Amino acid sequence: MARIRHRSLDCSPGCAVEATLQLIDGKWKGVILYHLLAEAPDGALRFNGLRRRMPNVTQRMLTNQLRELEADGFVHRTVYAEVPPRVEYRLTARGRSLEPVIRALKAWGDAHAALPTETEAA
Amino acid sequence: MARIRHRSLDCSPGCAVEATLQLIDGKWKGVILYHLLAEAPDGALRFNGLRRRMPNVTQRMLTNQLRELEADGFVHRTVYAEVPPRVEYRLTARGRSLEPVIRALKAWGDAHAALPTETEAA
DNA sequence: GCCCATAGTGTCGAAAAGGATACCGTCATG
DNA sequence: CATGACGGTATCCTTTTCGACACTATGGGC
Repeated sequence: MARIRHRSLDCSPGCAVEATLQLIDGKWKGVILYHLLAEAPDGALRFNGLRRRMPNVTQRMLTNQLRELEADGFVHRTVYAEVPPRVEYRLTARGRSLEPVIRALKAWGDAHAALPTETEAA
Repeated sequence: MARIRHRSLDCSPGCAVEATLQLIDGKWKGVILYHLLAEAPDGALRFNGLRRRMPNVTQRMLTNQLRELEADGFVHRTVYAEVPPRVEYRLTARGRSLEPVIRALKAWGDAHAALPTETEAA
């Protein structure tokens, strides 16, 4: 926990690209952000709500990714001290600022499916 | 080499986001794409040209990332059978189609610098 | 009394990603 | 003759990442 990631932001202009990538990299962060951005009506999702939307993520990984997103200031975690524990995750302003990025990623993914197979060779 | 990456594209709608991320993930691919997109006047860069633009990438990694980008159909590799070997890398159509994504990543990185420090807490 | 849901944590181990370093062959230059 | 540029490979090793699995506490329902 509290990994170090993004340490050497000392590169040339392409750096900004890399920096952003390192922040949203991590196997599930993209999807988490996507769900928080697009699927929640009021912008909040509970832990198991996210789990249901992403069945092949283990609990540990989901916690992990959420903690990193929180550490990076993208999501805010609200704990309600209730008896069946309730925890809500919602995007911060910084998190919402990623919307164009996520949209671009999703748009590209939708358009250019999975493989470069034969269509558009060069 | 010839890693497997992107194997389980079986997820919910957020999948497209993840799929795209997995393709451009890899520590240096973002920067490579950025340089190929933005810095080359005629859209072509040679191996050592890229190396000069990214001094802290080892030869092995640069080769590696370029090979993956090639395998994923983003860049095209042209070898000129000359005596000082000459190899040019340029984007394919598929590669250029990533432009909005790279631009979004760069724009975000430029705007939201590195850290969530104190500005914009929530 | 037992199981379920909630929201996690802890430990372990495999696999992948990444870095360091050394080496290759050819030709031109000094 | 040695050195450098070119575009890589090969080998080794360390770090990081990810997944499986077990475990926690509380209270409600059956």
